[in-house]
Amino acid sequence: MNINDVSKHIGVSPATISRVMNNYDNVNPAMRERVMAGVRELGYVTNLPGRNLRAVSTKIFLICVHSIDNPFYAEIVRSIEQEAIKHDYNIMICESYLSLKRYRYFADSIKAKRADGIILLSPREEAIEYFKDVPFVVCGETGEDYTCDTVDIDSEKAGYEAVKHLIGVGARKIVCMGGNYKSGIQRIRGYKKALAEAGIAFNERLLFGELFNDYEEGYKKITELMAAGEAFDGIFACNDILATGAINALIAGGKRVPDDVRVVGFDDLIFSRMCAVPITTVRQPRKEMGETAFEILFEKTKNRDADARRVVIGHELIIRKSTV
Amino acid sequence: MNINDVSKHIGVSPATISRVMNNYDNVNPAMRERVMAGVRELGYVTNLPGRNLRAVSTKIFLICVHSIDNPFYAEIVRSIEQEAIKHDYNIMICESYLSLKRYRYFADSIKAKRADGIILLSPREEAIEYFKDVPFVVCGETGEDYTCDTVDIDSEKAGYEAVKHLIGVGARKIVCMGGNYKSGIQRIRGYKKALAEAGIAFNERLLFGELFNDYEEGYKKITELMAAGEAFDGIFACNDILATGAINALIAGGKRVPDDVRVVGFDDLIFSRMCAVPITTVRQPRKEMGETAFEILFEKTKNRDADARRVVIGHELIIRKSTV
DNA sequence: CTGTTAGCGCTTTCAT
DNA sequence: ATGAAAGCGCTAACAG
Repeated sequence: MNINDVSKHIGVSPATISRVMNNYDNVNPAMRERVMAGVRELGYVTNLPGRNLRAVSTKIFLICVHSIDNPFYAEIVRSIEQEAIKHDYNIMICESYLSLKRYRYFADSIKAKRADGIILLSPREEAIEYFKDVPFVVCGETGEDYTCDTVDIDSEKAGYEAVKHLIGVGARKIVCMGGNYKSGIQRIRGYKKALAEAGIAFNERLLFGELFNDYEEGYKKITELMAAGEAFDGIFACNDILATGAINALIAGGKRVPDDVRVVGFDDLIFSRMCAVPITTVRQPRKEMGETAFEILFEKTKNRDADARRVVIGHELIIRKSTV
Repeated sequence: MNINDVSKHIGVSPATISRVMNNYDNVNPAMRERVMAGVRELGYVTNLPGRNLRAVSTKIFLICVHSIDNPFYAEIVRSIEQEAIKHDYNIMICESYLSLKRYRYFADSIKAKRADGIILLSPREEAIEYFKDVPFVVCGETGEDYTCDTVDIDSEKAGYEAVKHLIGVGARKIVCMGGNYKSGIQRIRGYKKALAEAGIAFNERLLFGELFNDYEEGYKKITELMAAGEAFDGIFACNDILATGAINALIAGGKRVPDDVRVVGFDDLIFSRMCAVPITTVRQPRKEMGETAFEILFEKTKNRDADARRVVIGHELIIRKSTV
């Protein structure tokens, strides 16, 4: 079943079928209806490899994430998809699992014309160069030195404000739980800046810079810290999952939140509302980030020589019970 | 940059380039190396529309989910992807957002040869017929009456066992919080069966059959039930998010878990471990479900006339503090 | 083992 | 507004 079959079946040239299938406007309405009727009758669907071999655009963008098990991405993906629909684009999600080989495969998929471009959500920095010849945009985990199109928040500023808030509600000995990924390092920089500004000496024993988004790890580290007899009255966690682990450990250890220890998380994930003590957290405007990323990529495919855009989206501190 | 450019550049026929690019074994090792060198030098990538126009297989499967924000799917997707790698297949994830129009688009994508087949994770029943002419398998949310390839647990049995466990630990007045989707209805059927078997009369005021996976709803319903003065000493929630809402509401209402009220959830999501009281829950073997789904689809693409397989995977009750 | 050739299904000139 | 015909990049069949 191909365009020629339809052509013979209804006695119209393949070119006209093609025009109808692509919604070109230089087709007589009566002819259009006649073609559509035949297409429906035969159940014909345009063969995409055939079309894409000729046509430039696939009307598909890929989104690349580490893994969909990070709930942070779901809303960004959704907002990208919403924008895509408006522009008659479709989205396919690809998981990298942090494998460079897979990043390479996705870059090649664009070069191979499987899709028009790709949005890299919090990509591994080493992988970015693979995409230099294809339309792409990086959303999240960007560095100040990036020269490609980017969308991100100001993580250092966000970390600074979160810790400033902790200090404002009375915390002086503040634990920092972060990751050794780009934004984690930026947030930790903000943490140190806020301490310095308040005249609080940095205590290395309160910094855990190598934790990932792991509930059990957050729980364990705080349990150990209490057991070690290290005094602290505030926690800045670089994400809500760590913060939840910390809070549950505090409660299990007989501490009250926020009376004894104030806690701030990051990302405003559902966990921050589901925690026994709802968590004060930094919200990244995920909807706006996704929309902006789509728009930049869309423009990029129209004009590949456009200057790189570096968009910084404003974040927001959401105050909940864990600090007040 | 196409296969002919490479051909001219290194003075070898396009057919041989093609053979090398596809890892055919009827190529002289020296020739293979010579071609590879030229390909690397030129940065040539096979044009996929061109290849797929001739070749039958895209080596791509789609996975369709409602939305990636449901953490239940992440591990299934991961295990599918792991299997895919073994068979040199690639996966693209598509979100339906429950829109029939989008299901239709995904079915057409297969017909249009964008991909070889599709795994439908917990699809809308009305959408399944769209896929009748393409290789597909349904994983989750299946009905006893389905005649296509399916992979699922026995939800009625799982609900029955969960409630039997509640009764076993002393609960008599058991709330049931479920959804009006297929597996929710099956689990509620299991709930009623367990009550009947224990000689406990079904109390309609304890059944909330229309709740979705919404933390706030779970919290609210239990808060209201306590306010209404309705006595209960057990809760069977059809998923862990509802269970978490319920437990937090109980604690806020001054009840002890499990001493006053025992709670069982469903799915063994991360929430069930992160809750203030770790939750007893029914684990669906997601890894096995994903692997099986891949395997069935893979076989299906090899032999489209094979009989439909209906695989039922065994579940497991994970006992945690919320019931003992 | 390698080359030649035809043609996959579509869209796009170019005619009319 | 419609049709005829060329050709996108690749692989399979055939030849050698």
